[in-house]
Amino acid sequence: MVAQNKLVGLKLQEKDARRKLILDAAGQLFAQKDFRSVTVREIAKAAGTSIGTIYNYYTNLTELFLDIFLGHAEEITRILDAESSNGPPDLKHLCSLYITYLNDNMTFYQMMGHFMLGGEMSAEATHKLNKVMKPLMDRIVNAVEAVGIYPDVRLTAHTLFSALNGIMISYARYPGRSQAEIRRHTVRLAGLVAEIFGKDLPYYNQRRTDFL
Amino acid sequence: MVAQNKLVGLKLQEKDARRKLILDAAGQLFAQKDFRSVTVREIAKAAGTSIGTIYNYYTNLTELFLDIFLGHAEEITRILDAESSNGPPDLKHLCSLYITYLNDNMTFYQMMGHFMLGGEMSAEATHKLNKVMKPLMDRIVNAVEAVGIYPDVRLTAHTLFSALNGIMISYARYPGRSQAEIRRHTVRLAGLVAEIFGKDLPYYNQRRTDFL
DNA sequence: CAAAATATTGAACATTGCTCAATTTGTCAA
DNA sequence: TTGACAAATTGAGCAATGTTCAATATTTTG
Repeated sequence: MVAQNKLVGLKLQEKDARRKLILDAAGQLFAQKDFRSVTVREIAKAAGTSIGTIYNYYTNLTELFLDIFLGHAEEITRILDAESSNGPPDLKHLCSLYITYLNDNMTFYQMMGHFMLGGEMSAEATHKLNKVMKPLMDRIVNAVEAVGIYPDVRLTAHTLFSALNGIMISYARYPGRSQAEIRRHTVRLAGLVAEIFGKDLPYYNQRRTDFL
Repeated sequence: MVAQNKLVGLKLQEKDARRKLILDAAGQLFAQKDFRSVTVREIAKAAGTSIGTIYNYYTNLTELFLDIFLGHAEEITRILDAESSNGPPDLKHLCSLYITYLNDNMTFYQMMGHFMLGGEMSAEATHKLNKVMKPLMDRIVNAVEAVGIYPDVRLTAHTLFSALNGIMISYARYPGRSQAEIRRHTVRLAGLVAEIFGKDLPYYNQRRTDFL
């Protein structure tokens, strides 16, 4: 009975290991170019398996995309946690970390757009997505709460999240700009978002003295 | 000579008329479902022409998408102008108008995401896009300027634009939510964005009295 | 070790964006 | 009106895509 369970466990582990092999191969390909232009045949070749095997582990490519996306969401959540050993990170820090992560992992924000925009997603996929996005949102909620001036903290956190994603959507891959320029501009905008949402607002503090 | 020019002019007009026929047919299809799932064959059938003819007017589907997108951008710019007969519209009004337009024209924000995310765009396409997006951004700049508290008005306008787009990217088609719920939520977030970016901030004015 | 269960494979299929030779339509001087 | 030239239209055909599934290979089990 125990041996049986062990074997089952091992088999599951093996199966997971092979899934991870495919996942990693796909992730590397996505990091190299627009994930939407990566084909099943490419992934199969990179993972050293066949087309059919991939469909043995994922019912379709969307499921594979989702798995990669969830991995990223968990990673950025971990990063935020690592930086908040003593209390929640301040807004400026959080915004900077998030936008930097997006710059370094274009696939993540590309997929965010892909899922939010197109979205033929199964109920199960939706559930998995919500389960992983909630912890991320919780970190943002904490940072917003720490500002201590918003009545509806969760709603404000949603707004902040939107603003940060919007920065990337609006300016990443902005035609004709280099990657370095995009990084500089988006980081700058993220800083401005942090200032506007945070309570220590130089702009607001100068109110009516500089301009009116 | 004159007659010749007239005829040429007429022919150009006719050609434009046929292009518009295709454009409108495509636009209607895009409004019915995710534009990425609309095929050339469908468009041809809807426009009452053949596949080949479509490629006679647009070198590829991306060009057609872009043309639709530009039409929307011009439309929302016109809407903003119509509402600002006496001075630039206040931030709250502008945010509400923009987010409402996005809710009513999913294709527009879908394509925004599509172009910004994927972006294999020709130099000419990029130029056309910039030319149409600038006037829209100018309206936002005006509204931000009217607030009168930001040193870098253009940068702040970019941030506001990002925030508004981010709202839709993050919550439009949010899985499991009805269209009405999404509209309510996004309009609410847009209102919050307006309050945060605007100078009449009830939240900020209550600072330190309610929470600390 | 054979049989039964499970996993892997890639040829085959339907569908896609796009091309281009053939055909239709339009133009205009004679 | 005619007929020759130009321009626009057409859709069968091509290469590439995501996905399926019968055949094959591997692993597990009694």
